[in-house]
Amino acid sequence: METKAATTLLAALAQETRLTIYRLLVAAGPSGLPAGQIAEQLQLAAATASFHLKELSQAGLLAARQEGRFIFYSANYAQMNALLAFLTENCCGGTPCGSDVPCC
Amino acid sequence: METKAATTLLAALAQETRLTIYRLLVAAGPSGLPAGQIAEQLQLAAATASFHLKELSQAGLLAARQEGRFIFYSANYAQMNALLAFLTENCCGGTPCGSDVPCC
DNA sequence: CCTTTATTTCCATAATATTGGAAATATGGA
DNA sequence: TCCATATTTCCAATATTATGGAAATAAAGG
Repeated sequence: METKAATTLLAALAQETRLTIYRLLVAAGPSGLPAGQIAEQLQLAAATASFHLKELSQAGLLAARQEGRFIFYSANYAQMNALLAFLTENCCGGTPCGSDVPCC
Repeated sequence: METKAATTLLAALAQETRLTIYRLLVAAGPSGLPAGQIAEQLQLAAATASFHLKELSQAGLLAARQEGRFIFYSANYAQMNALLAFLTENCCGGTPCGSDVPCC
């Protein structure tokens, strides 16, 4: 991952509503939840929820699948894991962090 | 950590210049680097670097310490670790993720 | 106290993001 | 085909963020 891609992911999560949506879907597990239920649960206007779901999806943090008239959104765990790896990468220039100075 | 605090951290990192600064300081290790050297290394106007360093510090991601005429900034690893824990917390509603559906 | 160097604050400009109402689109069932 | 429901797109108002020049502050050493 490069810096640009990481900022896209971070920006997607750096917003209270979106972070709440994301965590709701992390907790919901792989099957996810339909857009309407997400909006309802978080008391959001449909347009607002849709806007944030798009942001998260475009960043690759969510997957969307159609099921009947519903669109289910679910968390993409792989993307988050890649982000976490990037954030702690190259800690202390590669020198293993001493146990007296715990780093990453 | 609550959602609000986490968005503050994420917002601080969700900007290319700031993420680059943060990673530079993660790589620099616990001793950190003086503000001027960070600005120079990243080719930033002093005011711009100062603005971003303040954002990161206010979020708690950086520590600042005066040393002579220099102000050394360094990464606060604990804050990042707390963020990582928060992001993966409560995955799949607490149900351990099956090895066939690897989550977090 | 004056000078040099390091950094920050002030400020205005420019760019980007968030919000939700209303209209458009899509899906499935009667 | 027509209707009800689910979701998205369009749009405009509002709010937030980033940038850097210039001036202010701070620290150390003559």
